[in-house]
Amino acid sequence: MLEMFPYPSGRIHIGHTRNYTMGDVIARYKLSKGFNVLHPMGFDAFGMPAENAAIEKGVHPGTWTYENIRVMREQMKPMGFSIDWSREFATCDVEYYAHQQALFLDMLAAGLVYRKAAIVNWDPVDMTVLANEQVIDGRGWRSGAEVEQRELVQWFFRISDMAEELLAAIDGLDKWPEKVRAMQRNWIGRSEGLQFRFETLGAPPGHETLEVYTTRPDTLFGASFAAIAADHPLARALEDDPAVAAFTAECRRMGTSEEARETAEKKGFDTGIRVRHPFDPSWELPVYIANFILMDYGTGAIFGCPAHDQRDLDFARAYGLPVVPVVSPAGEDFSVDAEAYVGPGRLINSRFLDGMEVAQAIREVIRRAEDGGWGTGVVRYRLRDWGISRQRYWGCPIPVVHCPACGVVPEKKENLPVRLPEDVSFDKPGNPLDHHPTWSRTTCPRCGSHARRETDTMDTFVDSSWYFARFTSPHAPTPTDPDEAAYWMNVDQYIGGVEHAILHLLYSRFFARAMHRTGHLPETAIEPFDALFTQGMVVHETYATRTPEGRTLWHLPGDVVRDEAGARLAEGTLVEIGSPIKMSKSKKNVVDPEPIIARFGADTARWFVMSDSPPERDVEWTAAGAEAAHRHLGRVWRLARDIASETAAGARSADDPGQRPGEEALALLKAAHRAIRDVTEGIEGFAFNKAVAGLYAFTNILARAPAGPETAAARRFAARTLAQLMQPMTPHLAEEAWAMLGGEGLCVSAPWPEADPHMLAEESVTLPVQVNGKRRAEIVVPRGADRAAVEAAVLADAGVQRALGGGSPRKVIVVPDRIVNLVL
RNA sequence: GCCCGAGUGGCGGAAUUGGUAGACGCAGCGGACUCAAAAUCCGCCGCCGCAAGGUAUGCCGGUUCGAGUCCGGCCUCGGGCACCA
Repeated sequence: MLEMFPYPSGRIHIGHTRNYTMGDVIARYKLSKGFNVLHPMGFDAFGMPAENAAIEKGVHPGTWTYENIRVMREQMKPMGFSIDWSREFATCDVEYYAHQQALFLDMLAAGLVYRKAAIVNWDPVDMTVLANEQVIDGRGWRSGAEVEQRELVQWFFRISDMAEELLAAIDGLDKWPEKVRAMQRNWIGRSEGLQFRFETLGAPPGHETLEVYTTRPDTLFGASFAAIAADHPLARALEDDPAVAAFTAECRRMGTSEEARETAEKKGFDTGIRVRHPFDPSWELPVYIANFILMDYGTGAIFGCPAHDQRDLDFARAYGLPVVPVVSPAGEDFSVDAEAYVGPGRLINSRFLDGMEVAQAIREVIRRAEDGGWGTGVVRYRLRDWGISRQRYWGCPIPVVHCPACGVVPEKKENLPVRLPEDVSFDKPGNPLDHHPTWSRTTCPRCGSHARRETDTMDTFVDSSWYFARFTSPHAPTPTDPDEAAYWMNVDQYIGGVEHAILHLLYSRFFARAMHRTGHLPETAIEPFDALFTQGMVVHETYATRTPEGRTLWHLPGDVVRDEAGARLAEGTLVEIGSPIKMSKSKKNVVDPEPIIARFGADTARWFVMSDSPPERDVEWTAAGAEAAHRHLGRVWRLARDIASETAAGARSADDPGQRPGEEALALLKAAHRAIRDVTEGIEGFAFNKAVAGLYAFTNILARAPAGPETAAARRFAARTLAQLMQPMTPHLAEEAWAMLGGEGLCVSAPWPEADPHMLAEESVTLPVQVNGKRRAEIVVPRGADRAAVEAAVLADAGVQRALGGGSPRKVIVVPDRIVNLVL
């Protein structure tokens, strides 16, 4: 049982409480079912917020992080989670990242890691690399300077080599939500297409051909231009022209994110170069440099068919290029206006392809390209290799050395760990490891001469890509212990937010495979998470004011007075209200669970966050109802106490199984078995809200059951069952009630109750009777009554007769034990 | 922009997956107990209507004896988009 471990941002918020309570409900339920449950906890402790704190408050990232961990651990402990704290670690512990460095070296040796140039967001004022979230409207968040794209040589994991395997294996993840599987499939983005060469006219030497990739070779006769990325070698070759250089520079000022690229206005620069259409040497297309072409995908060059691609259409409209439809839904001529047609159809305006279906035309073009030797059908993936280099201090150092003589040399394993230096300063922009006077000075592990350490640290996604494996043997001298990993892996149930649907979960799947290849995990663990549940997020409005300089100041919900009219700070300043979003420390829209725990206790907090909202759905936080939840738990406690004291005296006779239960006792026993069924199904199906609803209903029935010797045994059984069923959610209350009621040992250790099918069966059933689809009457019939009997009973019913108004039905639809519909 | 979700009373939500829409809870209202209050217990509670009945699951249309559920077209909100974690 594993919940995604938290980033130690400072204090836990109610979203953590909800998430970890869900995990604990499952863990405790599984314990009661007799499983050996491993339920660990740790901290995803490297990352930017610690460095930001260092810059803003002058506190060392390590000090800040470990203090946050201490606070959060102390906040979690009173919640009564069944966590094995002896396995706790933080990813910033040297003991952890030392093993991560060893894994890196093994993967480097296995050819899973390499270096290449890649583009980053560069802040020219702060002289630093920016994360996408630090780029706001194309400017650095601190400096306000226009962000540039810059190329740096960085470290990469070869995840794209496993694209096919990662894609195929998604089919086997049948206990993952379909939406996550769909998102991963789309992310990997397998496509089949044609890669081919255009012959160029007027291009500089070395660029006699232009290689492009397309998934729609069928639309080749609708082509009206070719476009290349600003970083395409051909674009680079043209940069001697100041106009080209100006345009590519402008392209590089865009953010590196896909979103920035896709939402930016489509812009291009006509290079004056032309390419020949492969099927018609007399047909020439202009070559543009365009801001929406990615160098990382395909060949960094495309041909544009505006009629059948929205981006191409936008571009063509902006530059007055022809728009020729070549696929028609009805097979006849049609025109494209503002919206490209991407649906199925037959080819038109396409010479030898006319009349073919899209798929057929694609095959035909590929065949002709291959026959003609100017192109090949290829399979490509959208998935890019995983760049892990970060030019930051607070991360796992990449254990390699740059030697003037030997080049890039892996550090020797016996020299691990490469520790982060303690004495760093954040007063200069850039990576503190670069500024450190001595840290990067070292000797080459191969030749012994003076060398320089790699100052890049690893992406924190690396840390979280194997922590689950480390939990199986957190103190082992190697990254994993084979026996322990074989015993505990895989994670039977993983719980976390949908926001991790792609990156974290895909990287972990890759990493588990990489760990298997390097001998750190058994083959059975290459899919590390058997079942996944993605819980919804706890969201809250944000509250903001602005400083005189225009900077946004965020305010905690606790500091804001909110009513229908709006929100104000205590001293009266009007506050801007932002729509509810995921609780995050940076926006300060966090709610601390501590006041609720202090006032009502951990059980109430647990019970309350499990009530009402379905776990997979986002909830807007409100504390309204916490008090009522607490009153309910008090009611359960009193009920247990009263039943315990009343039946204690006659305990023997009360527990005597030989007595046949009376009618009232039987009704109560049936209710208990229904509750067992409902709660068990609720927990198994991650519908904790329904389990809670079932417990409320059962408690109501138990509280109203008449007292007396006839019902004493049934009430005692019911009360004990209630304690057991509540145990996963409210363990403290459950244990106390269990003890009062004379339960043996711990409630959590008692075997989970099982519903008796005989006690669930009802003899009669109420059938709604509809006339023309509207409900007009109800009849009670024996369960399983046959159609004829039901029909007779229905027609004999006075209410039905009234609704029919003397007429007789044309048709009678009887759904056994469900409904009857009379059609007039 | 692309991909993935979600929308049901005043509120959180339920509905055996095509079969009584609103389980359960919150809030509200009424009552009992109490000198009083709190706590507790009992009852009512989608909307319109005295009632019969009508109407109602984001919007528009469709399939069906029957649609919250299936199909088509929208709207709104949320998540992800590769350096936030």
